[in-house]
Amino acid sequence: MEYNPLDIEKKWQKRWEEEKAFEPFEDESREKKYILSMFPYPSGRIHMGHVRNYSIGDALARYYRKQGFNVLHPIGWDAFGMPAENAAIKNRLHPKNWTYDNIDYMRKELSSLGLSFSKDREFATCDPLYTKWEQEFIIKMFDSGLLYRENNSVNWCESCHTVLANEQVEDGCCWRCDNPVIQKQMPGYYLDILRYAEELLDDLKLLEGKWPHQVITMQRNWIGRSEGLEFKFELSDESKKLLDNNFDGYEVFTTRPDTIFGVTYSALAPEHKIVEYMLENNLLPEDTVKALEKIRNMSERDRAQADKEGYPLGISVIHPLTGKDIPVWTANFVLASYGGGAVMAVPAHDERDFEFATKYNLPIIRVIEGGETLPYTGDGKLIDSGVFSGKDNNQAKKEIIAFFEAERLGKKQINFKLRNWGVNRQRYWGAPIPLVHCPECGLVAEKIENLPITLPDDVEITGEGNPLENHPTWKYCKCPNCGADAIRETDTLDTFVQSSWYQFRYAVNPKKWEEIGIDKDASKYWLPVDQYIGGIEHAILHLLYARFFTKALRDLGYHNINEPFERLLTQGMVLKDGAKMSKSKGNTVDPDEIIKKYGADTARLFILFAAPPQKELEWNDSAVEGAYRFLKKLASKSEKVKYDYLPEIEHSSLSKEAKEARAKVYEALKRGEDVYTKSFAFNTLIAGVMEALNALDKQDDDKVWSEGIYILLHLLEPIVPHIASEMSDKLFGMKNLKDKIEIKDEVFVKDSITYAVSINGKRRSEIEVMADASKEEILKVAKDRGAKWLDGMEIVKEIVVPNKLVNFVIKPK
RNA sequence: GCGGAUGUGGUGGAAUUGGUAGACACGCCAGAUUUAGGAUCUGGUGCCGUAAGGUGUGGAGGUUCGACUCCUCUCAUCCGCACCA
Repeated sequence: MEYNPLDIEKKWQKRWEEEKAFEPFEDESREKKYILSMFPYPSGRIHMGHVRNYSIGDALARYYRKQGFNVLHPIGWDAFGMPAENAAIKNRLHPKNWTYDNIDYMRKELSSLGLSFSKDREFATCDPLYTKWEQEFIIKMFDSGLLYRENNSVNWCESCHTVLANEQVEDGCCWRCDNPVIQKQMPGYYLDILRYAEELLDDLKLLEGKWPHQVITMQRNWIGRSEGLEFKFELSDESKKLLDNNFDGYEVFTTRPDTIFGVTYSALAPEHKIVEYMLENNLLPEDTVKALEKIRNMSERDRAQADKEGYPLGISVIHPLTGKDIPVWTANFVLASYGGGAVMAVPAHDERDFEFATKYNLPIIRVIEGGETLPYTGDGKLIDSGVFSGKDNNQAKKEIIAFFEAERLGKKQINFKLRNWGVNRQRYWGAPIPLVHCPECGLVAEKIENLPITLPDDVEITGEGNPLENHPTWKYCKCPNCGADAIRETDTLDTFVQSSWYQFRYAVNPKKWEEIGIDKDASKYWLPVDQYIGGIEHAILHLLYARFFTKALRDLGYHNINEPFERLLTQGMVLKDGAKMSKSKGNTVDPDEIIKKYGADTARLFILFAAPPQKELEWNDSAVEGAYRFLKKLASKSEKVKYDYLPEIEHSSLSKEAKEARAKVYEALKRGEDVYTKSFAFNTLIAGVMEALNALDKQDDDKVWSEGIYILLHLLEPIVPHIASEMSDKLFGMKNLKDKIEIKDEVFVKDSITYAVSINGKRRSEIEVMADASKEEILKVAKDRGAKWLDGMEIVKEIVVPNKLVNFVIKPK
């Protein structure tokens, strides 16, 4: 067969399209597999990362479909977001047109790869129908208190003109545009993800062994649970007076209550309400005021890099156990947003406190034994700690917490690094937040029957200000509650909200899309996603949000699923010349051009062959040629096939080469199952197929050839579906793609076995013995062969590893 | 600093439970074919050595008859977090 990839691929893609070959069955009695590659942002063109992502997913989907599973393998578009607005500013295109045009183009590109998606279930997250259901969830979340509005210090991207969630700040910069993020005080909408912090952390255990270890670790660290003591520092009488009796103390949190006798000062964040009060009421020296203003204008990141700096506030608190006076400082290293924005400081046993105390000559009191120098943060016995002296510090932790609880001085407390998810964005191209500001009723949810609240089309997008805010009429509405003139919320939702529940939307039968957002029964059948495939860059962001949303929607009664993604595969990046492909570096390879030149099958084969999916993949033009060459060779072997079915073969009568070829073919078949279901090491499967083809080429038995090609095409179909379908159709009437193929163990039985002969563990030679040879016979042959090395030596030990090798341990006589 | 991962030929990468290191492919070399180039085919290809042989999985030790694989230490690279009290 002549290999004409373009003709073949067009032909099969058309056929698949006409036959609607990849729609799941409406038959829930069948065993299901839900295979999902992360959906793309419709940026305009696909890139090699997409090709890799969808090639992996498609191979799995096709494999399971062939094994008789009911497979859901959908595609959609993560279609809201900044780039559409940037394009609007730059090229005067409407975000909606830009987005849908891009989707049309990319859809074509993806189909040219021959991906087996369910077309009926495709949607874009900017479709009003998708927005409608999302707004319903948001209203339910608002009603249940999970969504709330609060004035807070937020991350603000100067370039995107919008706030960002904590997870979306990378290295102090915006995750999308890489510009610096500043802190700004403003009202925002928050999803109370902390309500689920404990569950999100605990359930990571369920994912152990199914998700990459490092993703689990990253999530665990991000959630950042810590246990400790929260207690109140009572202000001294003088200090209370100084603060006009507006405060009687403040809460601090510590994970080291065992060191509490070593407290020599306490420090407040520059944003702490006491500091705030002192600033407003001119209770601080002028230098301090100026310095604090400077610090308060710094971002968290800049502060983290700055040297420790602080100022005494001229007030003091009472140590709850010793009754001593403790001076209170304000310091740049105390975070306002964690643990109440205040700390007790134990310089002897905390590096930060030590550094600060040293700088400002504050006293340092050791209360734990151990370590040669201070600060010492390890374990040890308590000293100078009142009744707790002499105790082991871990025991003392518990006892001191118990003591505080008994005396009602404080309580055991669990804190998280995780912050609530800020979900509003001051942008146009997003899902409107379905809430209304009423002068009478306050913040009110839209009526469900009014959903979706859609975006106005007639907007001017300039990049300045919030386009919805600036729209002449859109925001004016009636209060859904009292009917008074009211104003719509003009912020839109973070795009990560859309991608947090799309896995449930695909499970809804499209016939029901108008009636329901999430289908409880369908979710029960299809969810969780059996295999999720995507980039490691979403280890925290999307994967944490989607887990949270799954739990939140479960509790709102939409479904009964606890975790959305059963197994996760994080693919490595596609590199060129050792660097990530990017336009700015000019090292991109355009998938379209590769497909045009070699066909989709070559692209898919190369990308799965060049590296295991988890690893980075270095693009290599000549290796792509190699993949193409293999397919050409495969096609040319059509002529060797003389039987259009799996012929009966009398194995024992075959030549040595033919036996070898069969063994290789069945070895590949055996490996296939492991690769497709567990290891995903497609590279080794492909190598096995190549080996088998090479072995077939060394013999000329018609039956062995027919059987070999029959099986190899079966194995290759998920990877190179076009050529595999074409050849299978021509040669076998597709029979080889329909059923499982039984492994015939007899082909692995060999009449003779090659043993390596090693001396002192070093391979010296090899021997061939009959398969039924006894240990003694093997040793005899091995000794003859190894005579050269054994001569004049004493054999100390003889080891025979069945089917592998013989080892002689020798020493001079 | 803390946490995680990875180190195997010129390159991408293989090596069930410890059992013939370098499968498969790229590249390279030689040959065949060709007017030539390209394409294709055949053979070779870890390193040193003409060879015998030696040596070899980042490095140093250890366990073992036998270590890419297990243990200890160490170096390098990459990624994530980064004052979370």
